[in-house]
Amino acid sequence: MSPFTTLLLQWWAIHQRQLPWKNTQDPYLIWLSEIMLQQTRVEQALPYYERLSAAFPTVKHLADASTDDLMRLWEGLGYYSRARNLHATAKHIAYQLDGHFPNTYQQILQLKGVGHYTAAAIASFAYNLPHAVVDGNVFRVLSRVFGIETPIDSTKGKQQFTQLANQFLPPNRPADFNQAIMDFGAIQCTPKPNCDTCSLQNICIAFEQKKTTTLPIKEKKIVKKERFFHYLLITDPQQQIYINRRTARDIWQHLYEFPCIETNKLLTNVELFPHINQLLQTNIAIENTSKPYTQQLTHRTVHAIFHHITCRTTPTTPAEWQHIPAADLSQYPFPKIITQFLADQSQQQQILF
DNA sequence: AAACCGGGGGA
DNA sequence: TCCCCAGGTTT
Repeated sequence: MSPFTTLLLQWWAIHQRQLPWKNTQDPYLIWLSEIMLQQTRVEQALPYYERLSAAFPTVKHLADASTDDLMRLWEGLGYYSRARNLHATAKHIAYQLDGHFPNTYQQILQLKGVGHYTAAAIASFAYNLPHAVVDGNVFRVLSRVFGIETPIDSTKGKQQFTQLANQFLPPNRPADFNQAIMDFGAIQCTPKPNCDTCSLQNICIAFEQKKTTTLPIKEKKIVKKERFFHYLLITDPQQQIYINRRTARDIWQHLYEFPCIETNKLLTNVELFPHINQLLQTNIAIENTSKPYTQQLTHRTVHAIFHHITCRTTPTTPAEWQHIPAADLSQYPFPKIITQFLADQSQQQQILF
């Protein structure tokens, strides 16, 4: 084994993390954990893993779940297409593959929501197959230890780091190596690295050349755009309220929201008025307007303001709008910005509904 | 290749 | 505020 692999596994023998999905060889539970861990910190995914693995102990339980039940358990974890792909793949495994999880790298890679990282993780952790994982930790560790300045978000960089990771993967211990390099990246070789206590200091090019703060190199920058949502809380004398399921190819797919008017800036009530009248085809009154809420997404800033309105006549509402008792709101999954608003409402005991 | 998809935590 | 996180899919 190379000095790098040897030192890494020695470090890991002392510092490895104990996590619930490391106590199983069940490919279903490993798959479930890996999907939740995509672009998500271990500490954040942990309670979600406990809840989902308890609610759906086998792939068939997950396959037979309702979309709303699954989304409610996923609510707050983000990247909701992961839950959609998870559900579709569970049905595929349970009913097309007769409950048998695929057991080769190429077969695993075919699953929806599974890319090169996740396929390598499942292949190595569940079946001990020799495929190196390449995630954010691996990019960081390899770029620093070997002083590689190829941008990690370029095609060339992905190829180079994948080749390097597989080169150092010991054929007899692929699972240990994969776990070790990710634990090392998460604990020792963090974005702000802990070089003073690092047992790989002597072989690290970035440390020698004082480049630990500049590596790894990324070439693309995120451009943030702003969106403005005006949410309408439309109640009637029966204390019913309209909600709508987001189905478009857009953010928050499969979550619910109140009827929404989106514009290119935040409107005053006077400016918003004609939009509402046109939408509902009736004359309305705006009873109450919330403070503006904002939510930061990775590439969006979402502004939302909530208007409680009453209608002078029965509004014309699209068929897909659901008319539900206000007390049932907690049964539906909502994006963070709406659950925050609802929490504020109940805390202030302002019964808008 | 570039754009898009969330939410939380650290600095 | 900005960056990063056990990335993947779509265009």
